[in-house]
Amino acid sequence: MHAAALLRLGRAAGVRLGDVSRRPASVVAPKSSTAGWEEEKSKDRVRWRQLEHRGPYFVPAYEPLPDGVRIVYDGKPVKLSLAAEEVATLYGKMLHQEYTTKEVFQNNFFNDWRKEMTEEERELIKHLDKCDFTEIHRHFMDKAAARKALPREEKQKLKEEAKKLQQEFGYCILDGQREKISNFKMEPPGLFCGRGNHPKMGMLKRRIRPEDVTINCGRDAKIPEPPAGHQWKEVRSDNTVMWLATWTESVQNSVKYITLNPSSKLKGQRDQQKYEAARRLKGVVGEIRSQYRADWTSPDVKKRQRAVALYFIDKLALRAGNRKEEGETADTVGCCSLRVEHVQLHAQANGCKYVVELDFLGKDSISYSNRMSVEKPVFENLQLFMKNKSPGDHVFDKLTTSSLNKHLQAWMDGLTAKVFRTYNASITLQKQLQALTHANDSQASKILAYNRANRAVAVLCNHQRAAPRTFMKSLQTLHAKIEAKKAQAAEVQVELVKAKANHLTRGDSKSRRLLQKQWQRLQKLEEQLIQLSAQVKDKEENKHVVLGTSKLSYLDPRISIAWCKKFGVPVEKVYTKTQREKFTWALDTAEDFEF
DNA sequence: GGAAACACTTAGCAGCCTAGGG
DNA sequence: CCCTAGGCTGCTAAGTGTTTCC
Repeated sequence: MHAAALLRLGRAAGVRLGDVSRRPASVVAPKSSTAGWEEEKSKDRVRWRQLEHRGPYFVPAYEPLPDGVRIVYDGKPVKLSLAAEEVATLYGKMLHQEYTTKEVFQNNFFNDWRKEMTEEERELIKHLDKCDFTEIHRHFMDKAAARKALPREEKQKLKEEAKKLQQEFGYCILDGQREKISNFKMEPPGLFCGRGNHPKMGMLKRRIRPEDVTINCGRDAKIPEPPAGHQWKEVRSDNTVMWLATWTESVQNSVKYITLNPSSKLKGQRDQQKYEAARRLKGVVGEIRSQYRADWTSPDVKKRQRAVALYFIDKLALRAGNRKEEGETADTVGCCSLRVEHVQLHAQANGCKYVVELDFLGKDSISYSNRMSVEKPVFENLQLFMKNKSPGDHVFDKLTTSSLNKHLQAWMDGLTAKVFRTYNASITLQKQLQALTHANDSQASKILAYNRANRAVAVLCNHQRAAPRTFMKSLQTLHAKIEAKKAQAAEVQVELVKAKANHLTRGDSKSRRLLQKQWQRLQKLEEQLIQLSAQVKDKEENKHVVLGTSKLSYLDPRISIAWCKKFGVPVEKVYTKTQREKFTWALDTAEDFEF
């Protein structure tokens, strides 16, 4: 009954405006006779009292290709209808990308492209491999090059225009404050590029019209003007949500939103709440750990599965792993969705007992590959969970993320699987900083220590990247530098020996000065060599690791800011401008802050 | 109680921009 | 002063978790 009452209150707070009938009523849920926490709860969900904005910016309409640029089919140039031509350009633009070589991409694209063709076009164009998009590709490459080669003033002008657009559409008024919007431009049409082995890659992502977009704004706000000759799908005033506009994307039928920038007060508050939850977990994590260890030997299989999964989530910072619809997305997993094929058990490996090997594709199809020694009950449980199962079966077949989260919720209000990732990331940073920073070190060494601590977290969270394109080249340059220095050092070494001999025979002050000079030169070179090889090491360690993701989403900024203050490192050395804007709420943290 | 819908956070990468070396 | 490597930002995909529906 409570739940039902809550639902009604929740909906009442989100009033549909329909055709702009506006009563000067409060936006807050109406007072109901059911008193106490229910009302509290519904007030909790109110995110704002005032919201005003210009609506999204729509990208310019399609501009037809000039006459000289054509698609060639089976050796013959073809002039396409506007709709078909537009979709063809989306493919032509991408010709240099690896995607277009993939069969799934090609098939999906061709399928969707044909839907845009006229009857005659469909009759003519039957095979993608007979289509030649090179003229289109060249056209867009030339255009890009031309833009790049524009004189300075012209570029400046374009920049000014972009800025103007940002000023006009890029901000909203939220509760009296002018706040930045993160994505005020509508996504242009394009070919869907999923990550990894995505079954829908190459499908057409349609152009979104104002008629597809729902606007959310304050009841008393001026309703944003749709582009001339158009209308919004709907205008509503729901102050229990944070989005300004929404639409449904055509490939996955997923809902997309226009939302506030992380620098906004509202987003900042939520970020802070997230870290506060992680800090509260710090208080109970000991108990939770004892509990799940005890549960490893429970007679209840469900409990044992939950306890082992939670152990992975805690120890390895795995994601929860919701079940996904098969065939709709790339095949990736998290903890609760691990399958037998992702886990290997070795009773004995490299002198260690009870070794578990995990190998799977996680979020964004990033590979997770880890092997570690676990306690005997974990090992034996896994053996049991996997017994008589096929490779494609779930290891934790009696567990779902929602049952796991329900269990966690009982431990602590607001506790879910992802809080463990935040907690473990932040606590690791704090501990590593403590271990690696020395007050008397140079600023450069302190920053290096910070980056090392940051890297420990990135490795824990498996924040990987493809090696940068320029990686090999820049590493080679660095190695070349080292070789040059080494050669130089060898030369100086020879000089030094000579000088030594010279000084031995002559023994005067001049020859002595000369000897000293050579010796100093050698010292300096050796120091530089040490620096350079440290750089190489740093670079190699960072080859596949991204520090930015954990910094932005998992590390309580108050830890970093307190560290900066304590060791006299300017905050700008750790956070870029945008990052400082995101973490405004934490900038005044005292140096003795403890996570 | 499970699926679908919804809301919001977390994610890697392309390409632009800019600082610092030659 | 120019050029280029690497840092930064914008983009949008892909997760998590809650609410609603059946």
